[in-house]
Amino acid sequence: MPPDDKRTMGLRERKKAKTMAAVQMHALRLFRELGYNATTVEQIAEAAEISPSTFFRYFPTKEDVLLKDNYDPVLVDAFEAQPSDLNPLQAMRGAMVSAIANMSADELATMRERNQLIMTVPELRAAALNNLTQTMQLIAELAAKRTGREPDDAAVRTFAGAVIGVNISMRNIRMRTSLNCWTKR
Amino acid sequence: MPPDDKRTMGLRERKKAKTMAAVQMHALRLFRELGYNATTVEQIAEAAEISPSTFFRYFPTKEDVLLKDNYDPVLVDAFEAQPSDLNPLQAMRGAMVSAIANMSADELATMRERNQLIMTVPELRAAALNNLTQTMQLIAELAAKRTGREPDDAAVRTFAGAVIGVNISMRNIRMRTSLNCWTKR
DNA sequence: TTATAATTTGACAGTAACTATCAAAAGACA
DNA sequence: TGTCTTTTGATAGTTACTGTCAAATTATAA
Repeated sequence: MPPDDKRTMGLRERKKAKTMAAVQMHALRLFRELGYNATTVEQIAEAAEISPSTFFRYFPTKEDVLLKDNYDPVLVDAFEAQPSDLNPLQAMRGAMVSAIANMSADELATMRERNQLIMTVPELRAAALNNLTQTMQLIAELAAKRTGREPDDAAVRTFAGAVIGVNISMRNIRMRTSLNCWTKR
Repeated sequence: MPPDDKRTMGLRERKKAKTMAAVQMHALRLFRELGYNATTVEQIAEAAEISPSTFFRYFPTKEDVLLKDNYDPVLVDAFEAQPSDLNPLQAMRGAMVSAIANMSADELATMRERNQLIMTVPELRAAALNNLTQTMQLIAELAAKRTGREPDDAAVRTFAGAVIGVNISMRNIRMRTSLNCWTKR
């Protein structure tokens, strides 16, 4: 499933993908310039030349315009590509290292900016943490498959929780490194 | 510092504490009866016989009416009461076990109901997770004190993150046990 | 190419969570 | 009692978000 195969992807879907990307781009720019709270959905819609109603058709909430990403499948692939004699913790470590190593400098920079914005704006941070519970479930399933246990197994879920928690604590370190706050409301 | 010493606590503060408790009680009842989203702040205010503006004076957001609790100081006390030859993980385990053992059946039941409501309503879950980052910082400070390291130490923060993550995963298990959803909107 | 069906869009009208302000009411204290 | 401070309620916003429906756009078949 290639992300944007222009042959198989009718004009409709291509246009949709394009406006979606445009909206996200303008949103990120406006958030940077005005602050997250001070930027209204109306402004984003106007910048991207769509109507506010269309904005909410693409993104159920204002937060989602920043939060929608595709890191989970990348992590899954990297995890399953790890040698099968590694235990879940070793495999998770290897997966994260290789996933980061495979990103371009540009992607890393964008990720950093996005993460900083997310961790400094309370609403965004809350929504992002909420999303992490899905990732936790995903990690539980990966660990379950690798160990032959059930995803509901207490040890499996504890492992997934610990991984997520450590992940959060790492993001927090980055947050505290730079103190400028983006909310200017 | 006794919670409600009627001698030292002038009429003003006593009244404030009473209306605050009343608002929380009515809110929880209405959430149970109507669902979280279907209950408006106006309804809660009317039930508690205050004006909507007063509601927001007590609770900055609708979520806070459910989320405000005092578990952190309890955990701190229990942690610091653990024998000093235990390592942070052992001490944390002992602290949590003793904190739960010291709760009455009523308190436990209320906590369960509250937790279930929180984990099944997305907005509440997001806000609750957000609050957990403060608890994470707290745990980092406790672990730092016990080990003689700094709270910013990578190992200390990783420990705190893992504790929080496992905590989240435990709540999720409870959530999945009962499937009825409180949002009836 | 043209007609028709399916999808996407924009305009409009609403709801509800918040915010700011300011005068009135209630508690504190002399 | 009288005055000073704190708390409250009323009022009027702003903004995120929802629902509906007709117009515009794209896909499909004749």
